[in-house]
Amino acid sequence: MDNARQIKNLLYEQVARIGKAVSSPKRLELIELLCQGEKAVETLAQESSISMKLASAHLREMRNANLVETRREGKNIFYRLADKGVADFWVMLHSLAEDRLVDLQMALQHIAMQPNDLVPNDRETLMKMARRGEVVVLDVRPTEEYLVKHLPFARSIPLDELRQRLSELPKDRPIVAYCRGPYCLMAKDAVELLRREGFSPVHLRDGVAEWEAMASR
Amino acid sequence: MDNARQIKNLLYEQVARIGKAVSSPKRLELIELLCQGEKAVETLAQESSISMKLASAHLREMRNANLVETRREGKNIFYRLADKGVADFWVMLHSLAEDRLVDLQMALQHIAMQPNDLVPNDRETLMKMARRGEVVVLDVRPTEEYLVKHLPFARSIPLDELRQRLSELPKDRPIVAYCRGPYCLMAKDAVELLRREGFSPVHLRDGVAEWEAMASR
DNA sequence: ATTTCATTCCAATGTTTATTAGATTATTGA
DNA sequence: TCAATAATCTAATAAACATTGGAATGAAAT
Repeated sequence: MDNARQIKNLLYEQVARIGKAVSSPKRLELIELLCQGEKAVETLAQESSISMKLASAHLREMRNANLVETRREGKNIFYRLADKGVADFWVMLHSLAEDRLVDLQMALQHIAMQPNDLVPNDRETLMKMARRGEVVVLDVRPTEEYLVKHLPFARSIPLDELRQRLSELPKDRPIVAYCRGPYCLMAKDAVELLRREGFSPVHLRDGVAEWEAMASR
Repeated sequence: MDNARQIKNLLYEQVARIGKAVSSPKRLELIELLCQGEKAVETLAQESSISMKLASAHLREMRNANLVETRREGKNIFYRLADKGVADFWVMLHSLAEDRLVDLQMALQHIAMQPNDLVPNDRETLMKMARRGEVVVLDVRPTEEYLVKHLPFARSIPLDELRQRLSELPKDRPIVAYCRGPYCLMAKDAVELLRREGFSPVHLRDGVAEWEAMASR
């Protein structure tokens, strides 16, 4: 084999290491979870409904590709994304998938089928409305994730507590609920609950990672 | 298994279809080739040093993921990227790989090790200089690829013809050579040839795909 | 109509990968 | 020191994938 060919093979093999790391649905789910902040293996395993052993194996794959890093704290080992670029890449990957795969488009329609026309989708306008208090931006993820990072002006009520804390929310203004991203169902559940209770909820597909990826271009 | 879990699995599996499509080095090489324009299977197979059967199989994978489309013309079937977004994704993927993988960084240093300080790396300045004629931007890819798309102000001399056409190039100004992208070795070879012949060549890592991806942000 | 060429389809091979179970390491708390 | 916990490592198996050869398709040239 000629020399140029060997060099090329080497280069593409390296890039394919990243491709392999994102070729498994469970690893993608783990990446999305890690976009919300660092987490222990057990947490990651629970949230993604797999065994700790399997989670550990998948995480090792990703660490070999240098997409994630670890930190030990007592008995726990915390994983985090190695770089913001990984979160941006996740956003681009799932956006591309949404553009290209009809099956995915259909599955997603199933999740957020209400017309979101009440609240504009573009970021500046939404933020302007949130700043003026014309809408309430609601983060329904667990509190820890909210504390790591959240959308500007967002208020935190984790989905578990939402039913008990409905009185904190206004009925006269739209409530824009978001969660981890388009594949997380928490905002969907929150919207359904709020609608039953007489609020005017809107489902925002984006999570923090999507928001930031959009901001950095 | 609960319903939410089933939905999530479905969603991540869909995204992983794209991940799988880019998890093989040969498929990545094919994508990079297709970034230069549509090509027949045989061309793709030759350029990537694989059998036509194997190329066909890889291309089918990518067509299943809707990343490429086909067109028949006589005996040939031409493949092309299904969307500009695929080229942008390729650029982001290899950029991420270059950021994360030390092995890849080292392999790339080996390719372009000269200090490129003569010519600024930022696009606006380079274009300004090209417009004024202070540098010559040289496209060393095959003519067909140049005709599909090329950098602004670029002149085309395919690598094969370069030795015979040296008289077309100036010795008093830097020559900025580029090819298909950072993993293509044609520009490297061109720079080495030009340097031996007494020109002042500079290797531009980016190809058309990288250039356009950068422009669209 | 037959041959040729480019390509795909199908079947068979060896090689990776996902997943699970069992043993092992590192840390904490008793 | 000993037990409990969190996580990893190793080994094993089954499923998925890459690769190759042979047969089949579809358009073009003779």
